[in-house]
Amino acid sequence: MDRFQDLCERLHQKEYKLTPQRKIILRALLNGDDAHLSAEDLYGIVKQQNPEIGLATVYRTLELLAEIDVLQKIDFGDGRLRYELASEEAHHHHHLICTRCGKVLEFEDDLLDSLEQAIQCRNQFRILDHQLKFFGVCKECQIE
Amino acid sequence: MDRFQDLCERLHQKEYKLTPQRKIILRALLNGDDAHLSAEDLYGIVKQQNPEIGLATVYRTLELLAEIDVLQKIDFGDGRLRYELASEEAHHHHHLICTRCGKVLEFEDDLLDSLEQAIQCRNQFRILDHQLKFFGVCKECQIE
DNA sequence: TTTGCTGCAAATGTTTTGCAATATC
DNA sequence: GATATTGCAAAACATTTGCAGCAAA
Repeated sequence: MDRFQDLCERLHQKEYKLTPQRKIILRALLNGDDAHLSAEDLYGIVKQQNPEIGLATVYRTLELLAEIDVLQKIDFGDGRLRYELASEEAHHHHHLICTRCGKVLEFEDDLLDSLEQAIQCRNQFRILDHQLKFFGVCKECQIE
Repeated sequence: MDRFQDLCERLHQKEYKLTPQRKIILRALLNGDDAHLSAEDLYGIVKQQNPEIGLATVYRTLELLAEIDVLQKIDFGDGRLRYELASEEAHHHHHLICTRCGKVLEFEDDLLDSLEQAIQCRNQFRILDHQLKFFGVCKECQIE
């Protein structure tokens, strides 16, 4: 099965229209799958295919895709939101952010699930999401 | 020992001048110790004591205090930074954020330290800080 | 044909900055 | 008195919104 068509289908189901702009944005997202793209990043990419496209459309599409859980918003604390494809294996992963060069490593995590359970009970809080970030200095930047 | 004088001393050591504005801001921070104040919040408080004070001064002072580790910046993802006093007991605590009413609960955490160790080794990343946030619906908002 | 979508420009809201006046050390 | 700090206004920046025209269904 094709990932792109799968996503198109998902828009269809939610009664959203499948415009050329949205298609271009979806393809760009699928291409740079490992990147943590900001709206501006994506705008740059997408404009090459269709210079007419507006930045507002990119923002609106990203918002929409996050709404229907195609994308996940991530915030590295650098003043702009970034987006990544929500992986079908609902496995949480988190980020190691180098405060010198801005590089981002990912790591898997299962460990947090039990903590989440405990906190949920103790505080009578219905937890919907969690976010874990480590800040530090990457291997390369330690040398310099 | 007085916490306020301790902080004044700390500014002194770093060769920063002890202006009336900075004193007022420090006192306001010490007063509302449990709150997670944004720059604008603090500006509102501080203006009552000295209506002359400028918002830019508040921003500059908060930045300065975060720089010398008196304050910790926190980001609840609501589009503004917040600040809290970095507690002397270097105990990490984290936040439960209600996505409906914005309420914030705190919880202690030791559990993450071992995870931090493991990740540090595995990725050869020198970890300086971590940040854990849970998003969900608080007890009160679940009822409504 | 209807309704949702787009591009543009203007508005928003937070934070930063330039600068001349001022206050601390 | 030298230099850091202030207040103000303007700038910067990411993001959102109003709206008239356009396009997907």
